[in-house]
Amino acid sequence: MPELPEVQTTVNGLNTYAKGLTITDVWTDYASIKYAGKDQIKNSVYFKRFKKEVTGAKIIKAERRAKNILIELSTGKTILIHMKMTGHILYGKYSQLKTSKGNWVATEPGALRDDPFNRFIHFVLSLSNGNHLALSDMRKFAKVSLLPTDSLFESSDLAGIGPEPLNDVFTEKILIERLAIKPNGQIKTVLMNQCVLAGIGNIYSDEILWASSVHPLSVVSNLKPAQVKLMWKQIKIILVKGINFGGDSMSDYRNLDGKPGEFQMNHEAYRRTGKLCRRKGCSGTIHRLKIGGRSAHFCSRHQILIK
DNA sequence: ACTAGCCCCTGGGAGC
DNA sequence: TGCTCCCAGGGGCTAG
Repeated sequence: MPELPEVQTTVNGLNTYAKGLTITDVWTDYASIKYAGKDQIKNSVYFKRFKKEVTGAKIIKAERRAKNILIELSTGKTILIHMKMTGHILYGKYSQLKTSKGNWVATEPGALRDDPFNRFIHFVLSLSNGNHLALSDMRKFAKVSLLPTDSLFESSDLAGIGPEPLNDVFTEKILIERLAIKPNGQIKTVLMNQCVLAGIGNIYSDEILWASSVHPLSVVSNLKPAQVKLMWKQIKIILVKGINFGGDSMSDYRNLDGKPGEFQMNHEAYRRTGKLCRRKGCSGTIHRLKIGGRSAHFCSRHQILIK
């Protein structure tokens, strides 16, 4: 699932490959696509506007805010992409099949073309150098919008999002302040709340809590100062680790080259149900719980629930 | 204020 | 082999 490290990896790739290029065409088969924040139907007047405004625009740069990709254009507009569950952006040469569905396929050999997870293409930007940016999205949950750059952060997609945990100004004090917003919430849910902190999802919250010896059901106000301090350190350490490993491809995340990241090889908790805890000196087992419709993985021995 | 449940969606795996 | 059922879950939404 694309969380902060995966989205950052994608954004870095966009700046490497697509920065400075001009968009020459747009294609999508998503049922809906947003123009100026309004959810609209494909091929409606709004998609035509989207296409008209994007075609001919130069890509100034790509940025990340929480799990959103922001592609700033020379026209004063920004393309916002949220990859949700199974979305990832690929860069390479594509061609559109002359079939009724008109699917796009990578024409180059290698991961881009051969990896099944790279074949669910639902949105394509053609670029001035003959290459394409293609959004592969197996479950079709991703959202694409076009918004005015000057009021981008006031849009409903971005307004109210909490601080970026990898920003230098994200101090221990800030974490304490942010957690204080949800004193009665369960820490796992609160960490994943984008209004509290930006960019943390199910995988990284499990790993952060494991490394901080905090039980996912712990109520925020019951956490000890030492635990919060450790969580603050681990949030930064684990997210940076995620970026350094090129993201997490336990499921279907791929980078712009179509290749998986390697953070999934370093999971201590996530999807290790029934396996031995690898913490030094701990002989516990990883358990699974359903919290807020998501599965939480934790060691029942060293992640103690404080009441 | 907070939580559970549902929805969107679809491939993969388990069970029969 | 092939069918059915369940699972994965970000985030928006409603109901309790």
